[in-house]
Amino acid sequence: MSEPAHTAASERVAAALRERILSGEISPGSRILQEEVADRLGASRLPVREALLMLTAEGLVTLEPNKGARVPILDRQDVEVLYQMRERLEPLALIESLPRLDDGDLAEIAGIQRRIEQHDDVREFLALDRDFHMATYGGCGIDHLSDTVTRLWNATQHYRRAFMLISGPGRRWIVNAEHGLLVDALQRRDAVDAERYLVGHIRRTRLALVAHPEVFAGKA
Amino acid sequence: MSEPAHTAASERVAAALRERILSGEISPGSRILQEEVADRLGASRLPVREALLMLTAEGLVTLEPNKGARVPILDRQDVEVLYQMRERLEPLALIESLPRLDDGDLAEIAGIQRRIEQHDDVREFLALDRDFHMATYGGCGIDHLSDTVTRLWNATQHYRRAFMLISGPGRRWIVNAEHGLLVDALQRRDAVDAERYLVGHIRRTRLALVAHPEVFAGKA
DNA sequence: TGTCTTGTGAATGGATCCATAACGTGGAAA
DNA sequence: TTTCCACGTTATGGATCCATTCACAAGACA
Repeated sequence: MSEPAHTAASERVAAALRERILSGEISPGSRILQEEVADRLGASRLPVREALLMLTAEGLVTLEPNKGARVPILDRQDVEVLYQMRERLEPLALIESLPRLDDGDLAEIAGIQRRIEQHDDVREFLALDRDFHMATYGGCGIDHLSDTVTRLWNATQHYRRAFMLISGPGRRWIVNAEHGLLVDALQRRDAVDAERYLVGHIRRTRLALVAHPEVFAGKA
Repeated sequence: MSEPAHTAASERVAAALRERILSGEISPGSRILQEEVADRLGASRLPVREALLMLTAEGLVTLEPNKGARVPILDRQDVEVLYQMRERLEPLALIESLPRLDDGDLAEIAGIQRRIEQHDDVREFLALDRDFHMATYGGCGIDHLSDTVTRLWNATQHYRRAFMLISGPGRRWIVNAEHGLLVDALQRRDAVDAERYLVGHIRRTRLALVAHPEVFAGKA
């Protein structure tokens, strides 16, 4: 509006919607009205339509012809398979990334992990956890791979948060142990160990998540 | 215009562009002019813009702000990693799909394979090979997984064709042997064997493809 | 002669207006 | 009272028009 308006309007709308969806302000099942979004952001409906298409590609909304956009509702099997996709793809991203991470990058990753250990708040934890893992994939220069990993994180974000809110911080130490071992393996430039701890981390999270049926609204 | 115009225009434009890109008529690096496409298909520029966004999500075009759309050029590492993604994801799709394939589906898959063995033409082979593998994933009800697999096939389509044109039909029997073993494992409902043959098939294809640097235009 | 600058053209990005399809509501008839 | 049909409202889909930005080329100055 006033100052940094030279950024493309579609991108701004997409970023705003992405933030609102990932933060949980717009929950799964909610309908997204083009005009309402346009009014709120002071843009026309056209950038909103383009933004919705972008977000569809990111797995954050589904678009039904003539019926509008919604945040998709996933059942337990959906989330379980998405986690299995993560278990298979993120190690590849890590393997591609590790050789290109310099010592500064690794120090930054370790710093994020230290901050995670200090934060109990679910909202902060979720953001930092995402930053942590994405930083470990930061050296992966393959757009297709990075984009796919981002999609998987986006699609499962709401259910990850729901699980964190239910399970509480009691067993949070496990995450810190796993992250710690992963960071150590990275600093030793040991891709085999890093992959081992990463797969274990994701797999344990998946099993813990699907063990809580109350996370999934519709069906068991 | 005249008859089946009730199908959404964006979808029609996307389908037409998808066909032209996958067939090789629009090759990597080519710029795609919105107005030219719009004129050719008798539509406005707006559906073209939406179609380009959809195709971006499918990995068929890249969109640079204020600079238009292009079919992306991949280097050898890109294609290699895309194949590694396939090696990791497609077995998961197969595992999810197999329990939901009935005997009719399996018979149809076997039929496609028989037709592959009868066709030497590269164009026919590419289409049938795609049909074959996609049919084996047909029972996988997870949209995210199916879409991702489709993206990987789309993104590598051009380089697969280039490789087929270079290598000729000489070693085509290997594909038939691999497909045959895969079909047999599927008919035995043996997911372990099926995964084994599928991974081997993709991995061998990857190694054969990256051994032909002339497939990749820019750099080695 | 080489390089920087400026101008012109073309293509993309955005906004407003119109058509169409879906949903809900109200009324009428059985 | 219930059900079905028709109408009106609302939201999305599409087309045309205008603004902005990028690219290329021609010219001027060092």
